[in-house]
Amino acid sequence: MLSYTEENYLKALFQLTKENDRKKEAGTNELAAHLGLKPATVNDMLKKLKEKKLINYEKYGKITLTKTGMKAGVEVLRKHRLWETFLFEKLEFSWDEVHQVAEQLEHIQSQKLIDSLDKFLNYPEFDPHGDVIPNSKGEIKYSYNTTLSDIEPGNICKMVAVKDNSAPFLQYVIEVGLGINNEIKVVSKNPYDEMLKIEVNGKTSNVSRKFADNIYIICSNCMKGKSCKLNCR
Amino acid sequence: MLSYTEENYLKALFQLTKENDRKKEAGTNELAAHLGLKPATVNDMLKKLKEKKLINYEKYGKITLTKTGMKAGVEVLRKHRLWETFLFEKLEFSWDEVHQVAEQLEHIQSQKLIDSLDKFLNYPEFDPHGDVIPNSKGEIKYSYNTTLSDIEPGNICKMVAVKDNSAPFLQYVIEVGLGINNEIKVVSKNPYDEMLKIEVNGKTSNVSRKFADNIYIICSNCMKGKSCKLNCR
DNA sequence: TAAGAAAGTTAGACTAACCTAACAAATAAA
DNA sequence: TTTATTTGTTAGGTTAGTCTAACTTTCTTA
Repeated sequence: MLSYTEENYLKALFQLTKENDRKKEAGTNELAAHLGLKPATVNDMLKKLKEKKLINYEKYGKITLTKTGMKAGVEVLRKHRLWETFLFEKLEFSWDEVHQVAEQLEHIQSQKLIDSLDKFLNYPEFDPHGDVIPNSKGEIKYSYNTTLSDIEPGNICKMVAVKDNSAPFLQYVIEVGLGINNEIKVVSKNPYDEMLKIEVNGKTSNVSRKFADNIYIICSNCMKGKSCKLNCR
Repeated sequence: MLSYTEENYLKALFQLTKENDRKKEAGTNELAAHLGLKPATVNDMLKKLKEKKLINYEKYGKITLTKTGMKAGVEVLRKHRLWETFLFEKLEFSWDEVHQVAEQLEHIQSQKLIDSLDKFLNYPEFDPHGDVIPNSKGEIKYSYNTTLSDIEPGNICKMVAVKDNSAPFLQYVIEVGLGINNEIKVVSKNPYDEMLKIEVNGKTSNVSRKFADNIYIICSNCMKGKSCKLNCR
């Protein structure tokens, strides 16, 4: 049985090394930053997780998940996203409120609970942020690779998910008038600081590079089911 | 903010000192037994809870909850019973499965969550075990005082709740054919060991004193809305 | 009312997760 | 290729919550 804390490490590692366009291994500092902990703390836990055969790791080396570790990590992610969907759809939580509570709910231990919840929600494929919910086998059907930053001015795309789930970011997204499945027209890009002028439902906004990096999109080709150079998903 | 552990202590104290027919104060050993911990462990925590002004307690004295402590304790109980109701009604959990999972869910921190859940369940008054769910102000409308042991042979009564929520006990209850709101006829009582012969839906069973002590009932007078000598609720 | 039993307390130890400060290795830049 | 920067590790310390073993107080009962 994994502790609450161990589960968090495995989920974080899964997100850092497996999801979407991420690279395939992680480092101590990176993981510490993701978890909001100090590298020294993380280092201790890495030894423990290695001992338990949940990660592959050598001193001064990079971290990857073992098969067991990956299974555990993806399961926590599945729970997280199912709970987010529950909160959003059944309990009238807003987009930016679900994450914080799901962080707690994802650690409830009961296979029956998560199976029943999945059924109750009618086996949803996406959570309220557009992220793919792993199925009961831990499989993830889609992955996102392209962000708003990758789109050249003059083109249209569609937002499919957000990379950052923090409340401040999500509130910013709402302010711009954006939501899942909304079309975005990239009007222009400032060559100096990469600010983008975008248009959403007739509303024009200027957004930063950092903002654009956190919006997953599919390009106009993908929207029409045509072949895609950007490898959106 | 209270820790998971502190919440458990306060809930236990509430149940031991406030609920139903319980006495008005608790002891260290009693509390330790209820929580499945050693008295020494509980003793440490008592000092901490006193420091935080959640309990009234002097060395070698009895324990009672302060107003703040009681509020916190009853809130945990409310969450527990709302989650039990959710699991039972929406996720098809059985009577004897809900408790273990609700023990975990009761510690999720989110006022909005519990308010929304209450609304989603349409403000239920009773949990699947017949126990009263405290309302959002922490008020408990009913309390149970009479158990099956209090009924004299020849009389009829109605089960309203169970005192013990453990799975083994509940499975035993099911075996006897009992459930909330079922009528029970006490056929006879063995004067030697106080075994009761009871009849439920035409089925006759012999049950122990210990069993009977854990079934809350209302007497035939209460069933008819007449005045009641036993002070059933 | 005095002894034994029950209830409660203290001291000392352990574990899981965290930290800071100092150090070591690996990588990037000059 | 040497130095500076970044990344990672180690040592030592803290806190919360648990334990066992030994002790003290209070209660019960003969």
